[in-house]
Amino acid sequence: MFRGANKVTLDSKGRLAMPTRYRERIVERSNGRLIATVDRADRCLLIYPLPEWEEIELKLRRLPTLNPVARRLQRLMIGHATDLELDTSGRILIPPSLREYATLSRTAMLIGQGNRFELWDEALWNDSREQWLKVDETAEELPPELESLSL
Amino acid sequence: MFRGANKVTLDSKGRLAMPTRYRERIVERSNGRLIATVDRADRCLLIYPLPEWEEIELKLRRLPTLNPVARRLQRLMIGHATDLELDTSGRILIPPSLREYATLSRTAMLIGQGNRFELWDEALWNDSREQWLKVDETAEELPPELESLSL
DNA sequence: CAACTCGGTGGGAAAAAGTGGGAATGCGTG
DNA sequence: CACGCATTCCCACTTTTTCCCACCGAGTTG
Repeated sequence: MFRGANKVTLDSKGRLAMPTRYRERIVERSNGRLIATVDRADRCLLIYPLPEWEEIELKLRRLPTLNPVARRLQRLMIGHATDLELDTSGRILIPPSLREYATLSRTAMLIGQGNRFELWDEALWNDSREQWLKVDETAEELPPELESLSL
Repeated sequence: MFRGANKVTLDSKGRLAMPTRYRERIVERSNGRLIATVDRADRCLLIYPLPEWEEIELKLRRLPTLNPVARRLQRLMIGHATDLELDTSGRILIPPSLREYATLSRTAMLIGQGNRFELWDEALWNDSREQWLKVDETAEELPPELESLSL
């Protein structure tokens, strides 16, 4: 599975070099085929190996079409899903529309999150992280799943 | 299990020599493979043998993705989790991003904490320890789990 | 007391990864 | 049909990372 934070750069053509330690896994899992889409809560992109995405898309499709929240989720996620492929030097090309959505400039952060990656503009990632650290300090109400968590 | 506080040094490349008394145990437990990630409350790093980490990662992954508190925890912990390996002279390489997070300079403290280590900048460790001693003097309210604790 | 061993430290060379750009190909358009 | 724009493919350069070896100092032993 994918973990860890990687500083990456988008070149002038919008290409992004996938860190090599992930490449082999991506190739064997999905033959280098990935799907990028938008995150519903934050201005970042989600990047899935194709088979992972197909499961997610199925789950999304099964949601009740008449529920407005579900509908919105479908439109955002399925509506922005874009096929990407690793080129011969292990890079993927992020299309302009997605680049804009996530306000990606030259330096970005690629964050491993288990079955997917998140791609953030570097500055936004740093700011958001500081926020999360502050919020968690104030020890707000924890959901029951977390109360008993021992790390 | 890991115990004790060790003064360690990071060289100019960010390498850290694991104290020898832990090496054998790390090698037999995880073949020298470790995971470092950030602590969400303090500016220090957590270092787990790989199998220990995998349990934790599983727990984290099972949390509901749509819950913001859970999401933050996943992003911080899985998002920063980095594979480390003992090299031939028993050192691990702490990547720059984690070094920055924990404001690690040349001298650091490696603290055994049972199933993991904590890695602190030496100055920050000393200051924090003084703080904890002061706070505990004021004998604040104890949570119920601690009331019955006998040491 | 010298020599050896072991843990820790530093640095250099080889290998690999990241980066940029140019040529070729394909597509849409005038 | 020809032209221009955009995309893709490929090559080459630069930087980073990794691997390996040598040195230093302290503690131990013959």
